[in-house]
Amino acid sequence: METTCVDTSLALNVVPLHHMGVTPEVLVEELHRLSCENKKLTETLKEVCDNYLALKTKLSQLSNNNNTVSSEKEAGSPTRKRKTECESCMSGYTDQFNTLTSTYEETIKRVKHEGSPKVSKIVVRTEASDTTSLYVRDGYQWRKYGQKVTRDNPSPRAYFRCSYAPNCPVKKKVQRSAEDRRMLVATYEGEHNHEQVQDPYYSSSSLQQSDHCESPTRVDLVKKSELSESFDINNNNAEKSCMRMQRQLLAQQMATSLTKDPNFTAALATAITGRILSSPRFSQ
DNA sequence: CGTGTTTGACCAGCGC
DNA sequence: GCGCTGGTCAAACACG
Repeated sequence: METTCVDTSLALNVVPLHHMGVTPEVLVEELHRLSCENKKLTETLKEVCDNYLALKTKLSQLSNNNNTVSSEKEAGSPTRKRKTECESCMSGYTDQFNTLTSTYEETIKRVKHEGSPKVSKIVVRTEASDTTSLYVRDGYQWRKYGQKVTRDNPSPRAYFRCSYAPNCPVKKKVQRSAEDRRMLVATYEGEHNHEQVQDPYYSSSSLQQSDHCESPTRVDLVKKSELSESFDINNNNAEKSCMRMQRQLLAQQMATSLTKDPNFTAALATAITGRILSSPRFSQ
């Protein structure tokens, strides 16, 4: 894998901690805990990268052998062995995707368990040509109930309610970033009182996008990161959010690097398709 | 015809 | 009280 350099020097205008009522003792303890967590995540990422590199090498070797086997096939040789190894290779990619996905899902579950903020933000990068749409595919079903032009942003703000459960209190506001109109900023309020349900067009549309989008857009599925300036509003703990964002940046960097490889993209599409077909909504 | 979107009207909170 | 602003409502409309 090529060496990548992640810039973790986040230029944030951080509010002084003593203004937020955070004591140094609490901060040190939290930093220590996050440091340990960072180490574990780094090890996990390294492991995934190493596995990916090994699989990539193996795939390359298989590709080279393919020509040889094709020649043998023309001569009447069996192709069973090559087929099995290819399946094994694809299975490896699928496992890596599952690892990435489960890591993300576990993070979401952990955040919920530890007490998720009532208000959170995500940013989604859209295609360069798309600077008007206000729809964010995030896995939930939403019903739009209003749109408003705000004072500090020329782009209108759209208001959504979760429409899957009639009594679900979650609301979502979506607005283009004033600085970069390609970025959609979604603000979520409240917590869902039901399990996450896949928007039937969620994954499939992402796959369709991958046919004609640049690499950065392809990783939108795992790019549910918070805006750098939108640190945890409830906890007001800027340092904690900075470290979380650094990990997210690292994960994004890795995901972007992986998606540059057409073999990985193909395996990702296979894995996603498998997940869609095995989901309860498609089994019904 | 049912469902979702659009959009002008309305309401509440806030600062002056 | 008045004006500004963000959030919500609901009738009209579009679409499959």
